[in-house]
Amino acid sequence: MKNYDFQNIESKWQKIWEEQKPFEVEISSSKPKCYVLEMFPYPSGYLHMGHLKNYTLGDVVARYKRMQGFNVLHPMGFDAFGLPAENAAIKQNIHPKKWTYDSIAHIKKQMKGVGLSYDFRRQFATSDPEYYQWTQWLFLFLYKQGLAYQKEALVNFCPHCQTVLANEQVIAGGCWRCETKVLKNSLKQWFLKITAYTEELLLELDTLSEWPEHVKTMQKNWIGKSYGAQVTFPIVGGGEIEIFTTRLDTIYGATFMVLAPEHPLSLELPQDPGIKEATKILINKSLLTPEIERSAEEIPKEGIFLGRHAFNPFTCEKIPIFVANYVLSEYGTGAIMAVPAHDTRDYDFALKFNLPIREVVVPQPGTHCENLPDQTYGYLINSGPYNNLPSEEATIKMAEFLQEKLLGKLTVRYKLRDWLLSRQRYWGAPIPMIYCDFCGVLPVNEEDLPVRLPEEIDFTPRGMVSPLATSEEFLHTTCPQCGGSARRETDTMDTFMCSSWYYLRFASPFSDREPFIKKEIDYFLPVDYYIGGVEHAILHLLYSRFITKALYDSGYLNFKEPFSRLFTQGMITHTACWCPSHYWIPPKEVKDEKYCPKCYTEITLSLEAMSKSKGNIVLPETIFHKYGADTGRLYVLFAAPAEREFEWKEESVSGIFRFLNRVWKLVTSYPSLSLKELDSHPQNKDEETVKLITHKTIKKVSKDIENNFRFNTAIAALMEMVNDLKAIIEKENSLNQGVLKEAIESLVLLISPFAPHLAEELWEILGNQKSLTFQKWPVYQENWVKEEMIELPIQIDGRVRSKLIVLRVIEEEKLRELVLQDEKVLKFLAGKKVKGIIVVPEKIISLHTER
RNA sequence: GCCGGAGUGGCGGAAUUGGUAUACGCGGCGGUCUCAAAAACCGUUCCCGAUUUUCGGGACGAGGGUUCGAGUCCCUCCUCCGGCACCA
Repeated sequence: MKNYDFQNIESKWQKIWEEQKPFEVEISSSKPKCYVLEMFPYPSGYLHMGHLKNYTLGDVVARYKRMQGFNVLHPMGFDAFGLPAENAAIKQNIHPKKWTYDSIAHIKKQMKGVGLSYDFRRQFATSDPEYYQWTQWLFLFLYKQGLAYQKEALVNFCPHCQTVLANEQVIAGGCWRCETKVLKNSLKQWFLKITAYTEELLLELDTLSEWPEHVKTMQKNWIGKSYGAQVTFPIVGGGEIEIFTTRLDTIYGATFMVLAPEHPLSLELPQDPGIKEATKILINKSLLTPEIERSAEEIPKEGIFLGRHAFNPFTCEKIPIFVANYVLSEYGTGAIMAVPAHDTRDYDFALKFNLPIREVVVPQPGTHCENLPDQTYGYLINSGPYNNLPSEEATIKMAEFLQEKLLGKLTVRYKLRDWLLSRQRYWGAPIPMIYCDFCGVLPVNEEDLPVRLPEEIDFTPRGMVSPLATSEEFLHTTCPQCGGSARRETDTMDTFMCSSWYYLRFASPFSDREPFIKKEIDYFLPVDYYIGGVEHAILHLLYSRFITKALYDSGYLNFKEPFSRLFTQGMITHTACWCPSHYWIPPKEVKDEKYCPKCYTEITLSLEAMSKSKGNIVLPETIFHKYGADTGRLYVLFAAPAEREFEWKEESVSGIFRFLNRVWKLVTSYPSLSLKELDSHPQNKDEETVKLITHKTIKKVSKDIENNFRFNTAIAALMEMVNDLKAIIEKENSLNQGVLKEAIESLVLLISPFAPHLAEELWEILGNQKSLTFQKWPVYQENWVKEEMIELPIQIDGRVRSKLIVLRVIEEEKLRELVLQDEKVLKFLAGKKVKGIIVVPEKIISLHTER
């Protein structure tokens, strides 16, 4: 038989799949469905190693489920709107559309080269007008539900480039292109009211039993629910300040108050013109502080006493009111009561401004805190009628008091904020709204969708306006209500909007009358397996859950959670080389592993996620050319558990290649074996062993695929099977062909989700006519999984001292007898008294002696 | 600081969930083939000690506990990685 010629085999089967279209699906009432989805890529040029891993994971599941008789929906598309296309347009003078669709064509070709079993008819890019028409529809739907609204908000603005920047374009407080300090400017923008679903988004996380715990935790933290109280502090001389606190029990220790710079009262309260001026300066300064700097470590606390006081509603003391940079306007009410004894931030501030620090909670009644500030709960002191009460009880009683006096109540706050949707960008889906001078803000009529993105457009940045505003043709329209002249909204949507519903469209991609056909959605959704990187643990997944819930509430969907099972795969890392003067150097250019090839200074080596900027990318093609796609697929699965990150090492690939060659040689030495009618019942010991190996491997591989993507151990089991089979065949060459047939066929079927090209070819060589895509997945028989004779270890005082080969099913009495006759056991027991013998059937025998 | 996750040979990693620690692969070493090398194949490989085909001892980040028995459960500590972070 000829050698394993992966090149011909792979192109042969890719062509057959292309022609016979076995991966295309339709809804079916007779077959159970399974929806396997990998997070679709942003098409930035080419497929990289991370994609290969992501899509191979999904493909193994899809192929496995198909063989299990499921009607598998396995689609793929492109998250095609976004910044890199525009950057390319500016830098290389290519139209974003051309750049994007060229990328898509290239990546699609690469996907086919990997042998991924997608239903490519369903493919779309979010930048297709046929798709974004419905993204716009979704926006209008949300608008009509009262879930989309406009509000003034701050945007990042680079005064040098005269353009609005996305958050990720702001690097260390400066513009990514010219490093000019970024300013914050206020603009009227569209928001989606995700906060209307806060409680549901939080609660229903608990129903997602098949999601990784850490992803759910991250979402919980992001939503950030905290229980506390809102309290009104009357201002001396009129007015009031409302605050939120999670530590109502410490209110007797509130010795001052602090407003966020953005708080409306910050400028209203000061009466002294000097203070007012100083306050203005502080406010401006904090507005100009970029968010990154603001959150980078602790910035020094700055504040100004406003010259006014408030009453502490419990102590009735007059306490001073400050404005300070450490209070956030977006959280709570943007104002706090400061309890320096029990809060580190307030403590620092109090020290700086020499304010009183009063201890009000102690660990035990009659004691004192060892160190202030102390944030732990305990028992109250210095708190009037609440003294000696534990924190929890005091909180309840204090809340009752507040409610009586109408000064506050227990309440709940969240960190989650509404989703800022507007982007002052070109390459995105236009927000379908119209401004009419007479009728106001109006939605585009549904039948006028899509609002098309104009292609002839000047990209030169022009300040605070979106590039779309420069297109006269786009900008001017007629009012859908009065028919007079009107202007279009020129902002585009955040691309997360495009990806927040694409999994729905995949199940029903052909309708041009509605976003999706309900019957098809009802059949295929929710997604059974959703696979992608952890980097989307919060935003994409939270947005998708929100959109699903909104559609559910209006009857478009019959499920509340879009992704039943989520799997987050680990990154692939590779050595990266850092030179202080030449930054990242591609590892290939570093010859002696120590010095920069340009300046010969010493370089720093580290493991980094493969990325263009770090120059440590290895393209999947490098494996494909040398070893083939099947080897590449197995390698990324075998290197480490799928959820863990692993370091790319070229050497390890050859081990996989050798294995596939062994499989090739083994199977091809039995051509046409499938054509023979043979009895697979074993006649002797060796044949029994073959039978056992076969059924054990079927069990192991099936379980490993089913349970948590344990593909590395599944492949190891297949390697073991091949090694063991080879050893037996070499030892005994007159094995019953029937037993062999079962083993060899099982091997080919078991390996097929991992190495589909090789498996198809071998299946054909074995004499089968039909592709194994829909071949039945092998089923193990329990009685062939366990050996008749087993080796039982014997422990004496916790150490293995001997082994016994016995029947698996054996009476305990008989075992005890055998143990006490064992030579080695007797040797170790010499001079000792046996205190007890524990027999664990089929596992171990444990003796312990008197000590 | 808070919340997650992980520490097992030279390396990536296994361990039926409390029952023979190191499966499988890489790398190393030895061999076969070859003029030679590569590839391929075969053997070997946790560490230490000896009386060296055998035997004894030690090892799962460190220490302690529960147990006949702990990589696995409990407590204390150390290290690394990830997320969040002036969230009141």
